[in-house]
Parts: sequence; C-alpha cells; structure tokens
Amino acid sequence: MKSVTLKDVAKAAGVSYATVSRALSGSNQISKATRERIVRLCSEMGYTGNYVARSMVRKKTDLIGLVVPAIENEFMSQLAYYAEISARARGYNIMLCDSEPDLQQEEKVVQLLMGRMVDGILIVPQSPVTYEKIQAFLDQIPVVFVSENLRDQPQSYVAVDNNRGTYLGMEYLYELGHRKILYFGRRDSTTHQLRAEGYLQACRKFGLEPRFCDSSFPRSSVENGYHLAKELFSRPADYTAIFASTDSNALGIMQAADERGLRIPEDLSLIGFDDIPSAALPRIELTTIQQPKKAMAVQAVEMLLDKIENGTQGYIHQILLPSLVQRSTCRALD
Amino acid sequence: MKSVTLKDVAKAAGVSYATVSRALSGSNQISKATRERIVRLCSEMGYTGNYVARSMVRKKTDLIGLVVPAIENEFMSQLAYYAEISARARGYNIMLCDSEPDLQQEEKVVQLLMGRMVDGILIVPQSPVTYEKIQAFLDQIPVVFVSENLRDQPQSYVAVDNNRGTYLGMEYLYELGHRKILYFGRRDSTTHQLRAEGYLQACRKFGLEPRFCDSSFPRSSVENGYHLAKELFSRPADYTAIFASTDSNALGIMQAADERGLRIPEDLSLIGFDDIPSAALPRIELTTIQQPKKAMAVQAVEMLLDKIENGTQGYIHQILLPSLVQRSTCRALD
DNA sequence: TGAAATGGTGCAAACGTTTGCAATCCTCCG
DNA sequence: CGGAGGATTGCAAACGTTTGCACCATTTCA
Repeated sequence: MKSVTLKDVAKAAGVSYATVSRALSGSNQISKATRERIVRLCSEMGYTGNYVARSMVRKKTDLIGLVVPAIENEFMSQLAYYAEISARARGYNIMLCDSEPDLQQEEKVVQLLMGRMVDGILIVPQSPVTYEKIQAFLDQIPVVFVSENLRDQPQSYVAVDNNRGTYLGMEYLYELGHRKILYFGRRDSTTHQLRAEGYLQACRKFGLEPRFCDSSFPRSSVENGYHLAKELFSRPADYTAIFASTDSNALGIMQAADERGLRIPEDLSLIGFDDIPSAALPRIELTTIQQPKKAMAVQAVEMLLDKIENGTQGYIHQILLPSLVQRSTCRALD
Repeated sequence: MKSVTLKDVAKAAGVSYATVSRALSGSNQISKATRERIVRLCSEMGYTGNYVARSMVRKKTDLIGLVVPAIENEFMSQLAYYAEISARARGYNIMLCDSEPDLQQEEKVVQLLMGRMVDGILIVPQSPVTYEKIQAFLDQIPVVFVSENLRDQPQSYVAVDNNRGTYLGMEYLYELGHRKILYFGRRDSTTHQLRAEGYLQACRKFGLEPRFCDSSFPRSSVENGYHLAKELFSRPADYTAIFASTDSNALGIMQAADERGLRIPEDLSLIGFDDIPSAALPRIELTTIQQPKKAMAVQAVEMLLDKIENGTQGYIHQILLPSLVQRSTCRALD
C-alpha cells in the first residue's frame, strides 16, 4: 500500500533524489547512462510519481475544471467528451462539476475548483446571470466560457453564431416556399435572444411577419416543448412551419403534433437548433441547425490552455459557424 | 494573482498558522473567540485554502477517478451525473477520464489517476478484458466496477441483474402471446452473456425454441443494429418479436423495420434493454428493461467511499433489480 | 600544462498545509 | 496561596516533489 517515492528510487540507484527527478523530467542536465539506468529502475520498482507533490512546488496542477449545468444533458456530455480528450492529449486532466443541483450557485463550484488549484476553468453558463455571479473570480484564474454567447463582455468565450444559425434555417424554409413561420421557444438568455434576432432579421429581409410562441420555462426540454405545443395546437394555426429554438423543444412539438394528428412535414414543417444526437435518430430525423460541438470544445480548450501556458492576456470571442443539416422534417410548399 | 495563504492570515491575526488551520478545520482545540475572529478575517482576506497542500500532508485528495468508455454515451453520462452529484455531496470531486480513445488502454488511464493520488476509482469497463488489464492495481487502490457484471471475480462491483432483466422481458412477451422470439445482439461480454442466459432460461421455462441473431460488433450502436437488422429482414421471418440486447440495437432495428415497411408493434414486437433516455422519446417509445442508473451510480459511490473512509476490505457484488418499462413497441398477439 | 568551459551531480530550500507534542495560561479547588 | 489539570496556543516536522546554486570532474583550447 505504501507507494514508492523518489527517495526510494534514489536510494536504490545510489544517487540523490534530485538526480532521479531530473532523469524523469527530461531535463538535459544528466548523462544518458544515468538516465537510462534510473528510468529502468523506476519501472522495475513501480514508481509512478506523485502529481500532488509536483503540483505543490510547481504551483501548477495540470488540471482544468469543467463546469456544466448537468452532464447528463446530451449536448453537455458531447462537449465534455471532446474537451476531455483534447485536454488529456495536452497533458491535462478534467475535474468535472455539475452546477445544477446547487442551482444558481455556480460561484460555489468555481470557488471549490479554485481551492483545488485548477489551472483554469471551462464553464458552460446556466444563464446570463452566471457571468455576474463569478465575475469576482475572473481576474484570479483563467476562464473560458463555452456555448453561451456573452455578447461584448470582456471575457473569452467560444460560441456558435446563433443569429446566423436561425437565419440559415429561415432562409431554407423561405426557399422551400414557407411564408408564415412561427418562432417557438425561449427568448431570455443571450443565446436565445440572438437566435430570435436572427429570426427577426430574416423576417425583415424576406418581408415576413414575425410570429412568436414564447416559452416561459427556464430550461428547454422535450416536456416543456410538448406542453407549450399542445396549447399552441389547440388554437387555429396561421403558420406552415415552426422554427424551434432548441432541438428538445422541437421533439416536444413533434410529440404534440403526433398526438393531434398533425403530420410532419406534410402538414407542418419543423426545424430545430443544436443538432443533438437524438435529432438524428430514426423516426425523428429532425432537420436542424448544427452547433459544431467538437470544434467548440476543442477551441475552448485551446483558448484556455493558451491563457494558462502563455499567460495570454485579453480576451477572444470565438464565434463558430453553424450549419444546416437537412433531414426530413421540412418540405417544400407547392 | 498571488493567493493568500494560511501564513498571511496568521500574520494578520497575530497568531501562529497552526492556530488558523485549527480554526478552520473545526478542531475543538481552540477557543470560540479566536475561531470567530479568524474565520471572519479569512473571509475578509479572501482566503480559500489550498487543497493541494492539504492533500499532501493528509495523504488524501478527496478525489475520485471516474473512468468511462466515453462520456458522450447517454448511459455513461447519466451514471456520471448521479455519481458526481452524490460524490460531491460527500465532499469528493470527480476526475473524469474517457478510456476509449486509447482503446483497450484503460491501464494507462488508471495509472494516470493513481499518479494523481485519487482516493479511489469508479470504472465502467469497456470489455471483459478490462479486468485483467488493471488487475495489477487492484490491491493498491480502492476500485469499484460499475455496470459490467464481473461474475465471481473477487472485486466489488455494482451491476444490474441482467439475467433477470431479459427474463422479465421474455415473460412479458410470453404473456402477450409471443411464442417465437428472436434474441438480437452481442453475446460476448459477461453482461451480454448474462442477458442471453436469461433469454435461454425463459425459453426453457416457457418451452420456446431459442433463436439468435448474433452481432459481431464490439460495441452496440444504432448503426450496427441497423445493418444487422437490415440483413436479418432480408431473410424470411420466423419470429413475432425481437428482444434486442441493448436499446441502441433496438433503435437500429426500428430503423431497418421502418425502411422495410415492417410495422412495430403491429407486425413485430420489439423490446430493448437499458432504458436510455432516447427510448422515451416521442415516436420511439421503446418498451425496454430499465437499468436503475441513479441507484447504480449512488450505490457505487457509497461502496467506494466506504472502502476509502473505513478501509473496508473484501468485496461486494451489488446486484440491482431491473424493471420492465412498458411503452409502445410490444403488442398482444391475438 | 594550465585555465576556461562544459557536463553531470548533490544540497537544500521551497511549496502550503496538518498535527503530535510541548509550552503556556487560566481556572478552580483544597 | 499553591498546585493540579484542562483549555489554548505555538513549534516544528512532515508530506514528495522541483529547481537554483554550488561543486566537482572532465574535456577543450591556447
């Protein structure tokens, strides 16, 4: 149970433990012969090194904190996946924290992470107020925000061009002949505001009359979408297509439509936003706007590591381009 | 940027830093007055504590490693979610590692985690060989295996009663009048062997003739299920229901069936295993066997923490009960 | 041949805590 | 009033590394 330390190896090798440390750290201040001898000895003795001690003196843990609302969410888990992979490839490990159970207490989580001496934090904000909550820490530790557009806050973030995303979808619907398109979902967080703005811009450009079906739910889910849509469908429709602000909402709409006997896309075209894995499932085949999740995660890691390793000051707003992925929930109007 | 340490606080308070430490750690060897004064001072000065240094001397990091094949997987992310929540509630943080990119190199990941001095490891094995791979570490650090049934290996694990799960499903199908039921999927890993065994037992019990459609894919996914099912459906059917060894496979089957014009459940009943979130989606509504994911994660954490904190020796095989969740992919035969 | 440069190694401090032990201060009782 | 004993507090070691500096041995060059 007692683990073997540098000292043990040093004693066995008959050198000082500084030498062992150097042999392992790839310092060039050591002869080839000694290095090889020591390296061999280390593996024989099963020496693994103690990252904690190392972190202590180097004042660097090679750890990055990842804060997500809830990892069980499809979108978050994909981000986490790519982030973990690329961070590890660069020698960093991920400390995972869900910020949801302590709803609105992201500051606690961030503080925790700082106590753990992580080198930096990647955070997917729960809501626009997240920013204010953790503002106090922002100059104490490198932080990169992911997925949520912070507009012109002086902080680094990587997000998708939400505005353009919706526009893309609208353009597509317009080309298919749709002239009465309903925008369905939240408009509260910045991200969702931007999506709605894209919708409005498209309306202006194409000369369409904006129609909204606003969600008051703080988080969009299939259930929320379903309930809202159910109510929507109980009223006469003056639209031929719905633009749902998230895929989850779109799935809820689908459910409500099915129940009501509304056929998609025959009676109603539907388009979502995010391209979560479920959207690609058989029978769902949701046409949607894709967020480049992998690129987003990878870029965020890059950005954070740049701050950490090169002490890069200032901030970057990295806006990624969304793309339309056509599946089978939209049809051309005759 | 320079963080404030115990010493700083001590100096400001005019006491030794041992006293500050005691004030914070809740030791009773200190007067109420001093404690309060120090605690106040700490928050004024923004002292957060340094977990790394703490870990160093206590030889305990309050960190647990979570190794999953790939966090993007719905099932894994749910496990991770519940594990993280309950671990954090107990004062532990999670270090997340995907074992997939270095396929079959879980030993590397485990070694990494040990170098990080995690107090214990929760691992969802990729395959039956995982166990052998990391066997060497098993007596150096507390490990609990999750989700994969290790049969009678002398190691702690928590898994679902896979055997019983399939049996449950078979019973249901039998009661619905099905007499020709095909078992579809892998039979390689222990988990899948057990599921297949449950199938066979049910066949024996109910006097049915076993029929198999074996998958040779190492991992089950919608795509794999789809391809295999497509081939299956190109041959004449001598079954009225399919028991898919995983929900992913079931979704693939659904897709292939749709393509071929086979209606579910009218022409074919279908049942899956796992109850991943996608199974509950509208239009999918897959009848399936549920793994109690939350209980699984929570129990695994409990078990691991018990080993860590109480040094509990020996091992426990914690077998959770699956349950049938009826949705709409099975129908009664007339 | 001698001095300078170079390469290899060891010494010891430092990182920020926790904690056993010793020291001090009170309080209270005989 | 003296001392016992408990309550507080301080001292210093320890945790396992990294790394600046000093030191020594060897090579190189004039």
